[in-house]
Amino acid sequence: MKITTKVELGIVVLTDIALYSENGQVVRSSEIADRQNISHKYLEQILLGLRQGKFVKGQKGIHGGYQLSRPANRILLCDILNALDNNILANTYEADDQQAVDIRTSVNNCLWSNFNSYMRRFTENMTLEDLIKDYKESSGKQKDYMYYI
Amino acid sequence: MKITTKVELGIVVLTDIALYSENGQVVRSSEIADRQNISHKYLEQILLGLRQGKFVKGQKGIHGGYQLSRPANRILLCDILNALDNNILANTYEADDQQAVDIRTSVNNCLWSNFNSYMRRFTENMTLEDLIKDYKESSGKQKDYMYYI
DNA sequence: CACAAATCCTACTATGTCAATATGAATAGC
DNA sequence: GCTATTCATATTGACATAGTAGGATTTGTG
Repeated sequence: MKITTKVELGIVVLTDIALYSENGQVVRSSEIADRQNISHKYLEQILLGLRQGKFVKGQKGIHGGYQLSRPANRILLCDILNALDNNILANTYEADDQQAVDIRTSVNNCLWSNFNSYMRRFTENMTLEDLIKDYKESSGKQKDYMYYI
Repeated sequence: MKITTKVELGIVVLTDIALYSENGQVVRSSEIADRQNISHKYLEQILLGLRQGKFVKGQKGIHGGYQLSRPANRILLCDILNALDNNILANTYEADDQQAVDIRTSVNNCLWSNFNSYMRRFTENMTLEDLIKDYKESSGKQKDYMYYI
């Protein structure tokens, strides 16, 4: 049970695009690859997923690049997870006979479905906008600190 | 990002052992395999992990079997996860240069560390005892219902 | 002691997923 | 028509998981 690098990088990439397209310009994938130290080819895979998830739209051609396709506060963490990770957790054990509640069914209903809701509560309330704010704050702090050195 | 079957079954097995050893008797692995529809050999793997995690102790010999090695309210979900799953989530990205806070570091600190704490809050508060109670309640309900058919 | 039934231990295999690469097609501007 | 970009698909290698196999060890019992 871990966060895949595709998800991890996907979020970084989204944040990068959001930050570097604030004036309406598009962001080339090669820029992102350089800034974030990601293999360009692998980045294209990630961008494919992000595009299919309707988070970004690409503009082809010589002055092409990427942009968010909706405001950052409408991009939820749960949607990113669903778009970039196949196995987003869902324990779907079904008992053979529905009459008696066996242990496996009970654990499935009581534990894992609660766990799912709990996770959803987090991932549905976290937006890309939050991450951008976090970044701006933390990078701001750091700069202040460095001024005093 | 999914719960491994080893974890899922491990919890079922622990619950089974807890329920069927309430009077102090030990539970044979073949019983468990039958009740829970698990391959006996695979079950032994799971029990190995549970034993190494100090959740159960086995008694060898002809009248051997398994028992919990501590009270069910001292067996935490987080411990089970750690014992049966290698990749319990930990995003440990470290920036190359520590001077500037880059996007990746920021996401790591703000998002994933929060996510970790959030998860820990759940898994540290869920005990095997809770699961047993859940099972007893749900199986009780079911029986009541069936009486009225 | 010998046997039987259980746990315990280690190695192995097959399958699948993930990370990453490779190749090239489609598109848009100059 | 050239170039730089996105878009799409196939492939590879490494690794983890699920499950199997065989046998060693222990313990009670006749």
